[in-house]
Amino acid sequence: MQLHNTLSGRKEDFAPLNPERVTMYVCGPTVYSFAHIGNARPAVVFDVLARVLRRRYPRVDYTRNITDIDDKINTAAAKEGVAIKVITERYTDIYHEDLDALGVARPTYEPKVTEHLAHIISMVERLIAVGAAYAAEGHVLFNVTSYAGYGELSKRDRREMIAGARVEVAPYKKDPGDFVLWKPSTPDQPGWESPWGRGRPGWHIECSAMAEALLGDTIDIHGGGHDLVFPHHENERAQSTAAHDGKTFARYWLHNGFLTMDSEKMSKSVGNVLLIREILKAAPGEAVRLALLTGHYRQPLDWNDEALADARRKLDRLYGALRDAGDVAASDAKAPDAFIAALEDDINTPAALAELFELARALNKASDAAEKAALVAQIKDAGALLGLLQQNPGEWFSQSSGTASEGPSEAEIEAALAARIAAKTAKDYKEADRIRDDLKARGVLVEDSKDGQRWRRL
RNA sequence: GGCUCGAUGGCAGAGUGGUGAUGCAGGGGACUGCAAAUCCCCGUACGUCGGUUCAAUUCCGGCUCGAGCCUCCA
Repeated sequence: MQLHNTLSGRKEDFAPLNPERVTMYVCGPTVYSFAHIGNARPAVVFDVLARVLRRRYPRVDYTRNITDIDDKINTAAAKEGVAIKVITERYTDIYHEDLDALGVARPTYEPKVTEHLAHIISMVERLIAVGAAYAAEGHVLFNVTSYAGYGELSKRDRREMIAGARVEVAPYKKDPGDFVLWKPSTPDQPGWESPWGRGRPGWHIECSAMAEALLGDTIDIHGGGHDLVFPHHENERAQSTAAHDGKTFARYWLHNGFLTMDSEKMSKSVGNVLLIREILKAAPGEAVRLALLTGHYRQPLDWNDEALADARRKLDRLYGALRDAGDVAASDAKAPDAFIAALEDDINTPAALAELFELARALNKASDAAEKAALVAQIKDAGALLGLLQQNPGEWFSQSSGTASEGPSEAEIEAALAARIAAKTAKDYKEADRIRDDLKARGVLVEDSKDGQRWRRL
Protein backbone atom coordinates (compact mmCIF):
# COMPACT_ATOMS: atom_id res chain seq x y z
CA MET A 1 0.00 0.00 0.00
CA GLN A 2 1.18 3.49 -0.77
CA LEU A 3 0.26 6.70 1.00
CA HIS A 4 1.25 10.29 0.29
CA ASN A 5 3.14 11.64 3.27
CA THR A 6 2.92 15.39 3.74
CA LEU A 7 6.23 15.33 5.62
CA SER A 8 8.21 13.96 2.68
CA GLY A 9 5.94 15.42 0.03
CA ARG A 10 5.71 12.13 -1.84
CA LYS A 11 4.01 8.78 -1.95
CA GLU A 12 5.64 6.20 0.27
CA ASP A 13 5.19 2.49 0.85
CA PHE A 14 3.10 2.05 3.94
CA ALA A 15 4.38 -0.40 6.52
CA PRO A 16 2.96 -0.15 10.04
CA LEU A 17 5.35 -0.14 12.96
CA ASN A 18 3.44 -3.08 14.38
CA PRO A 19 1.42 -5.07 11.81
CA GLU A 20 -0.63 -6.51 14.66
CA ARG A 21 -1.90 -3.06 15.56
CA VAL A 22 -2.07 -0.21 13.08
CA THR A 23 -2.62 3.15 14.78
CA MET A 24 -4.33 6.11 13.23
CA TYR A 25 -5.31 9.50 14.66
CA VAL A 26 -7.52 12.01 12.90
CA CYS A 27 -8.41 15.41 14.28
CA GLY A 28 -12.12 15.54 14.95
CA PRO A 29 -14.52 18.42 15.36
CA THR A 30 -14.78 21.17 17.91
CA VAL A 31 -18.38 20.77 18.95
CA TYR A 32 -19.85 24.26 19.16
CA SER A 33 -22.01 24.37 16.04
CA PHE A 34 -23.45 22.29 13.20
CA ALA A 35 -21.01 20.42 11.01
CA HIS A 36 -20.74 21.58 7.41
CA ILE A 37 -19.99 19.56 4.32
CA GLY A 38 -16.31 20.51 4.52
CA ASN A 39 -16.14 18.83 7.92
CA ALA A 40 -17.56 15.70 6.36
CA ARG A 41 -14.74 15.22 3.87
CA PRO A 42 -12.00 14.05 6.28
CA ALA A 43 -14.52 11.93 8.17
CA VAL A 44 -15.49 10.10 4.98
CA VAL A 45 -11.98 9.90 3.53
CA PHE A 46 -10.37 8.49 6.66
CA ASP A 47 -13.31 6.17 7.15
CA VAL A 48 -12.46 4.68 3.76
CA LEU A 49 -8.79 4.46 4.73
CA ALA A 50 -9.71 2.61 7.92
CA ARG A 51 -11.82 0.17 5.92
CA VAL A 52 -9.00 -0.47 3.46
CA LEU A 53 -6.46 -0.94 6.26
CA ARG A 54 -8.76 -3.32 8.11
CA ARG A 55 -8.97 -5.53 5.07
CA ARG A 56 -5.22 -6.05 5.25
CA TYR A 57 -4.42 -5.76 8.95
CA PRO A 58 -6.09 -7.59 11.82
CA ARG A 59 -6.38 -4.60 14.09
CA VAL A 60 -6.63 -0.91 13.25
CA ASP A 61 -7.01 1.43 16.19
CA TYR A 62 -8.56 4.54 14.76
CA THR A 63 -8.89 7.50 17.09
CA ARG A 64 -10.90 10.58 16.18
CA ASN A 65 -11.28 13.03 19.00
CA ILE A 66 -14.05 15.35 20.05
CA THR A 67 -12.73 18.74 21.10
CA ASP A 68 -15.04 19.80 23.90
CA ILE A 69 -12.88 22.46 25.47
CA ASP A 70 -12.43 25.53 23.34
CA ASP A 71 -13.03 29.23 23.50
CA LYS A 72 -15.60 29.06 20.72
CA ILE A 73 -17.55 26.63 22.89
CA ASN A 74 -17.25 29.03 25.82
CA THR A 75 -18.61 31.82 23.67
CA ALA A 76 -21.55 29.72 22.48
CA ALA A 77 -22.35 28.61 26.05
CA ALA A 78 -22.17 32.14 27.40
CA LYS A 79 -24.45 33.35 24.66
CA GLU A 80 -27.10 30.81 25.61
CA GLY A 81 -26.41 31.10 29.32
CA VAL A 82 -25.77 27.38 29.72
CA ALA A 83 -22.89 25.17 30.82
CA ILE A 84 -20.43 24.21 28.07
CA LYS A 85 -21.52 20.62 28.52
CA VAL A 86 -24.96 21.51 27.19
CA ILE A 87 -23.40 22.86 24.03
CA THR A 88 -20.84 20.11 23.53
CA GLU A 89 -23.27 17.25 24.10
CA ARG A 90 -25.81 18.77 21.77
CA TYR A 91 -23.41 19.19 18.90
CA THR A 92 -21.65 15.89 19.50
CA ASP A 93 -24.98 14.15 19.04
CA ILE A 94 -25.66 16.14 15.91
CA TYR A 95 -22.22 15.35 14.55
CA HIS A 96 -22.86 11.66 15.08
CA GLU A 97 -26.24 11.81 13.40
CA ASP A 98 -24.82 13.60 10.39
CA LEU A 99 -21.93 11.18 9.97
CA ASP A 100 -24.21 8.18 10.46
CA ALA A 101 -26.27 9.45 7.54
CA LEU A 102 -23.11 9.51 5.45
CA GLY A 103 -22.30 5.94 6.37
CA VAL A 104 -19.23 6.90 8.39
CA ALA A 105 -18.45 4.18 10.92
CA ARG A 106 -17.52 5.21 14.45
CA PRO A 107 -13.80 5.18 15.13
CA THR A 108 -12.29 2.72 17.59
CA TYR A 109 -11.84 5.50 20.12
CA GLU A 110 -13.51 8.86 20.30
CA PRO A 111 -11.86 10.66 23.22
CA LYS A 112 -13.03 13.95 24.65
CA VAL A 113 -10.65 16.57 25.96
CA THR A 114 -12.61 16.84 29.20
CA GLU A 115 -11.80 13.19 29.89
CA HIS A 116 -8.07 13.73 29.47
CA LEU A 117 -7.22 16.78 31.57
CA ALA A 118 -4.92 14.83 33.87
CA HIS A 119 -3.04 13.49 30.90
CA ILE A 120 -2.74 16.90 29.32
CA ILE A 121 -1.40 18.41 32.55
CA SER A 122 1.11 15.60 32.93
CA MET A 123 2.33 16.12 29.38
CA VAL A 124 2.75 19.85 29.95
CA GLU A 125 4.74 19.11 33.12
CA ARG A 126 7.00 16.77 31.20
CA LEU A 127 7.56 19.41 28.52
CA ILE A 128 8.59 21.90 31.18
CA ALA A 129 10.86 19.30 32.77
CA VAL A 130 12.73 18.67 29.53
CA GLY A 131 13.09 22.39 28.89
CA ALA A 132 10.76 22.56 25.90
CA ALA A 133 8.15 24.64 27.69
CA TYR A 134 8.03 27.42 30.27
CA ALA A 135 5.47 29.06 32.53
CA ALA A 136 4.89 32.79 32.22
CA GLU A 137 2.14 34.94 33.70
CA GLY A 138 -0.21 32.01 34.31
CA HIS A 139 0.41 30.64 30.85
CA VAL A 140 2.55 27.72 29.82
CA LEU A 141 4.17 28.10 26.44
CA PHE A 142 5.98 25.73 24.15
CA ASN A 143 9.30 27.13 23.03
CA VAL A 144 9.64 26.45 19.32
CA THR A 145 13.39 27.04 19.37
CA SER A 146 13.72 23.92 21.53
CA TYR A 147 12.74 21.70 18.62
CA ALA A 148 15.11 21.81 15.66
CA GLY A 149 12.58 20.12 13.39
CA TYR A 150 10.01 22.86 13.81
CA GLY A 151 8.67 23.85 10.39
CA GLU A 152 9.59 20.62 8.60
CA LEU A 153 6.04 19.40 8.24
CA SER A 154 4.57 22.62 6.88
CA LYS A 155 7.80 23.47 5.05
CA ARG A 156 8.05 26.82 6.67
CA ASP A 157 10.97 28.82 7.88
CA ARG A 158 10.41 30.23 11.35
CA ARG A 159 12.11 33.52 10.57
CA GLU A 160 9.92 34.11 7.55
CA MET A 161 6.85 33.35 9.56
CA ILE A 162 7.69 36.01 12.05
CA ALA A 163 8.08 38.54 9.26
CA GLY A 164 4.66 37.69 7.94
CA ALA A 165 2.93 37.36 11.28
CA ARG A 166 -0.37 39.15 11.44
CA VAL A 167 -0.91 38.85 15.15
CA GLU A 168 0.58 40.88 17.91
CA VAL A 169 3.13 38.93 19.87
CA ALA A 170 2.39 38.56 23.57
CA PRO A 171 5.19 40.18 25.61
CA TYR A 172 5.79 37.11 27.78
CA LYS A 173 6.75 34.94 24.81
CA LYS A 174 10.43 34.05 24.55
CA ASP A 175 10.06 33.57 20.82
CA PRO A 176 7.28 35.03 18.68
CA GLY A 177 6.46 31.54 17.42
CA ASP A 178 5.90 30.09 20.89
CA PHE A 179 2.40 28.77 21.37
CA VAL A 180 0.15 28.16 24.34
CA LEU A 181 -0.06 24.81 26.11
CA TRP A 182 -2.04 26.06 29.07
CA LYS A 183 -3.78 29.35 29.65
CA PRO A 184 -5.43 30.90 32.71
CA SER A 185 -9.20 31.14 33.07
CA THR A 186 -11.02 34.00 34.71
CA PRO A 187 -13.51 32.97 37.42
CA ASP A 188 -16.42 33.12 34.97
CA GLN A 189 -14.66 30.98 32.37
CA PRO A 190 -14.55 27.16 32.45
CA GLY A 191 -11.32 26.06 34.08
CA TRP A 192 -9.49 23.19 35.68
CA GLU A 193 -6.99 23.22 38.52
CA SER A 194 -3.37 22.81 37.49
CA PRO A 195 0.12 23.46 38.85
CA TRP A 196 -0.08 26.84 37.07
CA GLY A 197 -3.42 27.80 38.57
CA ARG A 198 -6.94 27.37 37.33
CA GLY A 199 -7.03 27.34 33.57
CA ARG A 200 -7.61 25.38 30.40
CA PRO A 201 -5.48 23.69 27.77
CA GLY A 202 -4.46 25.24 24.49
CA TRP A 203 -5.75 23.64 21.35
CA HIS A 204 -2.68 21.78 20.13
CA ILE A 205 -1.72 19.92 23.28
CA GLU A 206 -5.08 18.17 23.41
CA CYS A 207 -4.46 16.03 20.37
CA SER A 208 -0.91 15.19 21.41
CA ALA A 209 -2.09 14.05 24.83
CA MET A 210 -5.01 12.01 23.57
CA ALA A 211 -2.94 10.34 20.86
CA GLU A 212 -0.35 9.41 23.48
CA ALA A 213 -2.96 8.14 25.91
CA LEU A 214 -4.76 5.91 23.44
CA LEU A 215 -2.24 5.00 20.77
CA GLY A 216 1.19 5.39 22.32
CA ASP A 217 4.24 7.56 21.65
CA THR A 218 4.54 6.79 17.95
CA ILE A 219 1.50 6.45 15.71
CA ASP A 220 1.42 5.16 12.17
CA ILE A 221 -0.94 7.62 10.51
CA HIS A 222 -2.01 11.10 11.48
CA GLY A 223 -4.67 12.69 9.35
CA GLY A 224 -6.76 15.79 9.04
CA GLY A 225 -7.73 18.64 6.77
CA HIS A 226 -5.02 20.41 4.85
CA ASP A 227 -5.54 23.57 6.84
CA LEU A 228 -4.37 21.78 9.96
CA VAL A 229 -0.83 21.30 8.68
CA PHE A 230 0.07 24.64 10.16
CA PRO A 231 -0.03 25.43 12.92
CA HIS A 232 -1.91 22.54 14.49
CA HIS A 233 0.00 19.53 13.24
CA GLU A 234 3.34 21.29 13.22
CA ASN A 235 2.79 22.10 16.88
CA GLU A 236 1.54 18.64 17.76
CA ARG A 237 4.62 17.17 16.19
CA ALA A 238 6.91 19.49 18.13
CA GLN A 239 5.19 18.80 21.46
CA SER A 240 4.95 15.06 21.12
CA THR A 241 8.47 14.63 19.84
CA ALA A 242 9.82 16.78 22.66
CA ALA A 243 7.76 14.93 25.27
CA HIS A 244 8.91 11.56 23.97
CA ASP A 245 12.63 12.14 24.01
CA GLY A 246 12.86 12.69 20.27
CA LYS A 247 10.88 9.66 19.21
CA THR A 248 8.95 9.97 15.96
CA PHE A 249 5.40 11.12 16.64
CA ALA A 250 3.57 10.23 13.43
CA ARG A 251 5.12 8.17 10.66
CA TYR A 252 2.72 9.13 7.87
CA TRP A 253 0.96 12.49 7.71
CA LEU A 254 -2.12 12.54 5.51
CA HIS A 255 -4.08 15.66 4.64
CA ASN A 256 -7.26 15.95 2.64
CA GLY A 257 -7.76 18.82 0.24
CA PHE A 258 -10.30 21.53 0.76
CA LEU A 259 -13.85 21.68 -0.35
CA THR A 260 -14.83 24.84 -2.14
CA MET A 261 -18.21 26.30 -2.96
CA ASP A 262 -18.19 27.55 -6.51
CA SER A 263 -14.40 27.69 -6.31
CA GLU A 264 -14.35 29.63 -3.09
CA LYS A 265 -13.44 28.42 0.36
CA MET A 266 -16.34 27.58 2.59
CA SER A 267 -16.27 29.90 5.57
CA LYS A 268 -18.61 31.76 7.78
CA SER A 269 -17.12 35.09 6.88
CA VAL A 270 -17.85 34.47 3.20
CA GLY A 271 -21.29 33.22 4.18
CA ASN A 272 -21.21 30.12 1.97
CA VAL A 273 -21.28 27.44 4.63
CA LEU A 274 -23.35 24.45 3.68
CA LEU A 275 -24.42 22.29 6.61
CA ILE A 276 -24.51 18.52 6.28
CA ARG A 277 -28.05 18.41 7.52
CA GLU A 278 -29.22 20.99 5.00
CA ILE A 279 -27.82 18.86 2.18
CA LEU A 280 -29.46 15.74 3.61
CA LYS A 281 -32.84 17.39 3.27
CA ALA A 282 -32.53 17.22 -0.49
CA ALA A 283 -30.28 14.23 -1.14
CA PRO A 284 -29.68 10.73 0.20
CA GLY A 285 -26.66 10.44 2.49
CA GLU A 286 -25.13 7.84 0.24
CA ALA A 287 -25.11 10.27 -2.68
CA VAL A 288 -23.41 12.88 -0.50
CA ARG A 289 -20.80 10.30 0.45
CA LEU A 290 -20.17 9.34 -3.16
CA ALA A 291 -19.91 12.98 -4.16
CA LEU A 292 -17.15 13.38 -1.57
CA LEU A 293 -15.31 10.35 -2.98
CA THR A 294 -15.61 11.41 -6.61
CA GLY A 295 -12.31 13.23 -6.53
CA HIS A 296 -9.00 12.18 -5.08
CA TYR A 297 -8.83 13.10 -1.40
CA ARG A 298 -5.81 15.37 -1.76
CA GLN A 299 -7.35 17.43 -4.54
CA PRO A 300 -9.59 20.38 -3.89
CA LEU A 301 -13.23 19.46 -4.46
CA ASP A 302 -15.76 21.97 -5.65
CA TRP A 303 -19.18 21.44 -4.16
CA ASN A 304 -22.22 22.38 -6.19
CA ASP A 305 -25.65 21.01 -7.05
CA GLU A 306 -24.36 19.37 -10.19
CA ALA A 307 -21.80 17.31 -8.28
CA LEU A 308 -24.51 15.93 -6.04
CA ALA A 309 -26.90 15.19 -8.91
CA ASP A 310 -24.04 13.43 -10.68
CA ALA A 311 -23.43 11.25 -7.64
CA ARG A 312 -27.09 10.25 -7.52
CA ARG A 313 -27.06 9.21 -11.17
CA LYS A 314 -23.96 7.14 -10.58
CA LEU A 315 -25.67 5.31 -7.76
CA ASP A 316 -28.71 4.80 -9.98
CA ARG A 317 -26.49 3.02 -12.45
CA LEU A 318 -24.75 0.85 -9.85
CA TYR A 319 -27.88 -0.05 -7.95
CA GLY A 320 -29.63 -0.57 -11.29
CA ALA A 321 -27.14 -3.26 -12.22
CA LEU A 322 -27.66 -4.97 -8.87
CA ARG A 323 -31.43 -4.75 -9.22
CA ASP A 324 -31.42 -6.16 -12.75
CA ALA A 325 -29.30 -9.07 -11.60
CA GLY A 326 -32.42 -10.24 -9.83
CA ASP A 327 -32.44 -12.67 -6.96
CA VAL A 328 -29.18 -14.44 -7.65
CA ALA A 329 -27.55 -15.48 -4.40
CA ALA A 330 -24.30 -13.54 -4.12
CA SER A 331 -21.26 -15.79 -4.06
CA ASP A 332 -18.39 -15.24 -1.65
CA ALA A 333 -16.31 -13.47 -4.31
CA LYS A 334 -14.32 -10.49 -3.08
CA ALA A 335 -13.53 -7.12 -4.62
CA PRO A 336 -11.22 -7.61 -7.61
CA ASP A 337 -7.51 -6.90 -7.41
CA ALA A 338 -7.65 -3.84 -9.65
CA PHE A 339 -10.17 -2.23 -7.32
CA ILE A 340 -8.07 -2.97 -4.24
CA ALA A 341 -4.94 -1.80 -6.03
CA ALA A 342 -6.59 1.55 -6.75
CA LEU A 343 -7.53 2.10 -3.12
CA GLU A 344 -4.13 0.96 -1.92
CA ASP A 345 -2.54 3.48 -4.26
CA ASP A 346 -2.95 6.44 -1.94
CA ILE A 347 -6.71 5.94 -1.68
CA ASN A 348 -7.39 6.56 -5.37
CA THR A 349 -11.17 6.51 -5.10
CA PRO A 350 -11.83 7.81 -8.66
CA ALA A 351 -9.83 4.93 -10.12
CA ALA A 352 -11.57 2.50 -7.75
CA LEU A 353 -14.95 3.83 -8.84
CA ALA A 354 -14.00 3.31 -12.48
CA GLU A 355 -13.36 -0.36 -11.64
CA LEU A 356 -16.72 -0.51 -9.94
CA PHE A 357 -18.43 0.75 -13.09
CA GLU A 358 -16.62 -1.87 -15.14
CA LEU A 359 -18.06 -4.51 -12.84
CA ALA A 360 -21.52 -3.01 -13.23
CA ARG A 361 -21.27 -3.15 -17.00
CA ALA A 362 -20.11 -6.77 -16.84
CA LEU A 363 -23.04 -7.57 -14.59
CA ASN A 364 -25.49 -5.89 -16.96
CA LYS A 365 -24.15 -8.03 -19.77
CA ALA A 366 -23.90 -11.29 -17.85
CA SER A 367 -26.43 -14.02 -18.56
CA ASP A 368 -24.90 -16.90 -16.65
CA ALA A 369 -26.23 -17.23 -13.10
CA ALA A 370 -22.89 -18.15 -11.57
CA GLU A 371 -21.21 -15.23 -13.29
CA LYS A 372 -23.92 -12.90 -12.06
CA ALA A 373 -23.61 -14.22 -8.53
CA ALA A 374 -19.87 -13.60 -8.56
CA LEU A 375 -20.23 -10.09 -9.95
CA VAL A 376 -22.92 -9.15 -7.43
CA ALA A 377 -20.64 -10.32 -4.64
CA GLN A 378 -17.67 -8.43 -6.07
CA ILE A 379 -19.64 -5.22 -6.43
CA LYS A 380 -21.01 -5.44 -2.90
CA ASP A 381 -17.61 -6.22 -1.41
CA ALA A 382 -16.01 -3.38 -3.34
CA GLY A 383 -18.86 -1.08 -2.35
CA ALA A 384 -18.37 -2.00 1.29
CA LEU A 385 -14.79 -0.75 1.18
CA LEU A 386 -16.07 2.61 -0.01
CA GLY A 387 -19.01 2.50 2.37
CA LEU A 388 -21.46 2.36 -0.53
CA LEU A 389 -24.00 -0.01 -2.10
CA GLN A 390 -25.01 -1.78 1.09
CA GLN A 391 -28.74 -1.23 0.85
CA ASN A 392 -31.14 -3.28 -1.23
CA PRO A 393 -31.56 -1.79 -4.72
CA GLY A 394 -35.29 -1.61 -4.07
CA GLU A 395 -34.67 0.61 -1.07
CA TRP A 396 -32.40 2.86 -3.06
CA PHE A 397 -34.89 3.39 -5.85
CA SER A 398 -37.91 3.85 -3.61
CA GLN A 399 -36.34 6.22 -1.10
CA SER A 400 -37.18 9.86 -1.26
CA SER A 401 -34.57 12.38 -2.25
CA GLY A 402 -33.86 13.49 1.25
CA THR A 403 -35.33 14.02 4.66
CA ALA A 404 -37.45 16.94 3.49
CA SER A 405 -38.74 15.76 0.16
CA GLU A 406 -42.26 14.61 -0.53
CA GLY A 407 -44.05 12.72 -3.25
CA PRO A 408 -46.82 10.21 -3.76
CA SER A 409 -46.95 7.41 -1.20
CA GLU A 410 -46.06 3.88 -2.17
CA ALA A 411 -49.75 2.92 -1.91
CA GLU A 412 -50.67 5.68 -4.34
CA ILE A 413 -47.95 4.59 -6.70
CA GLU A 414 -49.04 0.96 -6.54
CA ALA A 415 -52.65 1.93 -7.25
CA ALA A 416 -51.60 3.99 -10.26
CA LEU A 417 -49.44 1.16 -11.55
CA ALA A 418 -52.34 -1.29 -11.22
CA ALA A 419 -54.51 1.05 -13.27
CA ARG A 420 -51.75 1.36 -15.81
CA ILE A 421 -51.28 -2.38 -16.22
CA ALA A 422 -55.01 -2.72 -16.74
CA ALA A 423 -54.90 -0.06 -19.43
CA LYS A 424 -51.93 -1.76 -21.04
CA THR A 425 -53.66 -5.13 -21.04
CA ALA A 426 -56.62 -3.48 -22.79
CA LYS A 427 -54.09 -1.94 -25.22
CA ASP A 428 -55.26 1.50 -24.12
CA TYR A 429 -51.79 2.96 -24.52
CA LYS A 430 -53.05 6.51 -24.36
CA GLU A 431 -54.32 5.96 -20.82
CA ALA A 432 -51.21 3.97 -19.84
CA ASP A 433 -48.99 6.82 -21.03
CA ARG A 434 -51.14 9.37 -19.25
CA ILE A 435 -50.67 7.54 -15.95
CA ARG A 436 -46.95 7.28 -16.55
CA ASP A 437 -46.65 10.97 -17.42
CA ASP A 438 -48.69 11.90 -14.38
CA LEU A 439 -46.41 9.96 -12.04
CA LYS A 440 -43.34 11.40 -13.69
CA ALA A 441 -44.66 14.88 -13.09
CA ARG A 442 -44.93 13.94 -9.42
CA GLY A 443 -41.38 12.68 -9.26
CA VAL A 444 -41.82 8.99 -9.96
CA LEU A 445 -40.36 7.37 -13.05
CA VAL A 446 -42.14 4.25 -14.30
CA GLU A 447 -40.26 1.70 -16.36
CA ASP A 448 -41.50 -1.45 -18.10
CA SER A 449 -39.09 -4.32 -17.71
CA LYS A 450 -39.36 -7.95 -18.70
CA ASP A 451 -40.45 -8.61 -15.13
CA GLY A 452 -43.24 -6.07 -15.28
CA GLN A 453 -43.48 -2.46 -14.20
CA ARG A 454 -41.03 -0.91 -11.81
CA TRP A 455 -40.62 2.60 -10.52
CA ARG A 456 -38.17 4.88 -8.83
CA ARG A 457 -38.21 8.31 -7.36
CA LEU A 458 -36.38 10.98 -9.28
C1' G B 1 5.21 39.44 0.53
C1' G B 2 6.67 34.02 1.88
C1' C B 3 5.27 28.84 1.41
C1' U B 4 2.37 24.51 -0.58
C1' C B 5 -0.55 22.39 -4.36
C1' G B 6 -3.07 22.49 -8.94
C1' A B 7 -4.36 23.67 -14.53
C1' U B 8 -7.07 17.06 -18.82
C1' G B 9 -12.78 16.78 -23.64
C1' G B 10 -19.76 20.14 -22.78
C1' C B 11 -19.38 18.88 -17.14
C1' A B 12 -17.03 15.88 -13.23
C1' G B 13 -12.49 13.33 -12.84
C1' A B 14 -8.21 9.33 -13.01
C1' G B 15 -3.83 8.30 -15.51
C1' U B 16 0.36 7.76 -18.70
C1' G B 17 7.27 9.29 -22.21
C1' G B 18 4.72 6.27 -27.82
C1' U B 19 -2.61 2.02 -28.49
C1' G B 20 -7.24 9.18 -25.87
C1' A B 21 -9.72 5.51 -17.81
C1' U B 22 -14.64 6.07 -15.69
C1' G B 23 -19.51 8.56 -14.92
C1' C B 24 -22.95 12.26 -16.68
C1' A B 25 -24.45 15.02 -21.00
C1' G B 26 -24.56 14.60 -26.75
C1' G B 27 -25.00 11.70 -31.78
C1' G B 28 -26.14 6.83 -34.21
C1' G B 29 -27.95 1.70 -33.71
C1' A B 30 -30.33 -2.76 -31.09
C1' C B 31 -34.38 -3.79 -27.81
C1' U B 32 -39.55 -1.54 -26.60
C1' G B 33 -46.73 -0.41 -28.33
C1' C B 34 -44.06 4.32 -27.01
C1' A B 35 -40.71 5.30 -23.31
C1' A B 36 -37.22 4.11 -19.48
C1' A B 37 -33.42 0.80 -18.26
C1' U B 38 -29.67 -2.07 -20.71
C1' C B 39 -26.21 -3.33 -24.63
C1' C B 40 -23.14 -1.88 -29.13
C1' C B 41 -20.77 2.14 -31.90
C1' C B 42 -19.16 7.48 -32.22
C1' G B 43 -17.28 12.39 -31.42
C1' U B 44 -14.47 16.39 -29.03
C1' A B 45 -8.84 17.04 -24.28
C1' C B 46 -4.39 17.37 -21.89
C1' G B 47 -3.48 26.45 -19.72
C1' U B 48 0.75 29.12 -22.31
C1' C B 49 5.88 29.77 -24.10
C1' G B 50 10.42 27.35 -24.36
C1' G B 51 13.83 23.02 -23.29
C1' U B 52 15.24 17.58 -23.02
C1' U B 53 13.89 13.29 -26.28
C1' C B 54 13.40 9.37 -32.08
C1' A B 55 8.75 10.62 -29.43
C1' A B 56 5.69 14.91 -24.08
C1' U B 57 -0.60 15.80 -22.04
C1' U B 58 3.13 12.87 -19.20
C1' C B 59 10.13 15.09 -17.50
C1' C B 60 12.59 20.33 -16.70
C1' G B 61 12.23 25.83 -16.65
C1' G B 62 9.63 30.67 -17.39
C1' C B 63 4.77 32.85 -17.67
C1' U B 64 -0.55 33.18 -16.83
C1' C B 65 -4.60 31.66 -14.05
C1' G B 66 -6.80 29.04 -9.75
C1' A B 67 -7.09 26.90 -4.64
C1' G B 68 -5.03 26.72 0.26
C1' C B 69 -1.78 28.11 4.44
C1' C B 70 1.10 32.09 7.02
C1' U B 71 -5.01 34.08 12.41
C1' C B 72 -9.85 30.17 14.60
C1' C B 73 -10.79 26.70 10.66
C1' A B 74 -11.73 19.94 7.97
